[in-house]
Amino acid sequence: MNTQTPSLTIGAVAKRVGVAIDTIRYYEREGLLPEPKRRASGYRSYGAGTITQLRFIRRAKDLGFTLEEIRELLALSADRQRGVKAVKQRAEKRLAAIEQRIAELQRVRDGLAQLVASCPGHGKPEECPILRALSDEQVSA
Amino acid sequence: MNTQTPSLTIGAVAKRVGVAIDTIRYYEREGLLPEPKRRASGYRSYGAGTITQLRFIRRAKDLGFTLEEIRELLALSADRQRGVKAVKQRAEKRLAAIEQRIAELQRVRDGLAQLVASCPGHGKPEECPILRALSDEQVSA
DNA sequence: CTTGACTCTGGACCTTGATCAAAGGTATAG
DNA sequence: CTATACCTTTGATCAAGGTCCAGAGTCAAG
Repeated sequence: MNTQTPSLTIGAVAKRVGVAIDTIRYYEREGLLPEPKRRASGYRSYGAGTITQLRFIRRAKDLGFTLEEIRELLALSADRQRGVKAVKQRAEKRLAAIEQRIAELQRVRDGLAQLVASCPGHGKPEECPILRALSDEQVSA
Repeated sequence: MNTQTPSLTIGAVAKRVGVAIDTIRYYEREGLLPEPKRRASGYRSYGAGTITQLRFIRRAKDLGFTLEEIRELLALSADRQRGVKAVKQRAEKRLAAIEQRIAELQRVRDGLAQLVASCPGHGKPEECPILRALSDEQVSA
């Protein structure tokens, strides 16, 4: 059989996944990646599974999960018997947080857009709606 | 005329605005607040303008601006000597950045929402779309 | 063998937005 | 006068998520 794990160095893994070497070691310290096998020299020796797992982490991070949440997700997915429900719940929680953040930002944008639209871009500072909104009364230092 | 600035202590300002004393000094260090006048004793002596400015900072922060962004917004108002045009331009720049951030978040949300919607919330992990999307193939440690 | 690229460990450092501590000075009520 | 509440400064600490560095060992090519 001899399922030769391809035995990648940390640098090769980093390059493939597009993440810094230091980050890989950091994830290992933080328990997001298992401790890899070592060569006689002490070099870390990775297999294909690590690539997969790192990509998982990166995608989850892109979706706004914290490393702590990702650690949980990894644990849940490892629990192959029971994890799906919990996974979905986490994802829903994340989704709600993102939607709230979007709503906030839209509020900000609307306010700012209104100010920008109502500012002629010239004239007296006292009449600039943007400045007026920023400070009804400005006192110099 | 003698426009007596009310001369508030830092503690009084903090109480009025609802922010910690430490935070006010921190903002001062970070350039979000101008250095206030001092009494003979060295006490910071604030006027009404500081209240206004702190409220502005707090509002902006509540709206999700970072302190860095707020510093920019305040710089806009400091620009009042240099013209409304520059002010409007900077506001537009900020607006564009916010819109970009919203677009990013919407992309993330859409991706996550789709995953959540397609996950039944039970069954085998191999069939959970969320886990599958995160990692096409999971390899145990 | 030599060179240059790579990796190892451990720990220091970075950013953001504060918050707290220590050691001392000041203002104010009673 | 004294107590104590409040002020000053510098500097440490926190969480997150890394990033960087020194000094030493290792690997592959020529």
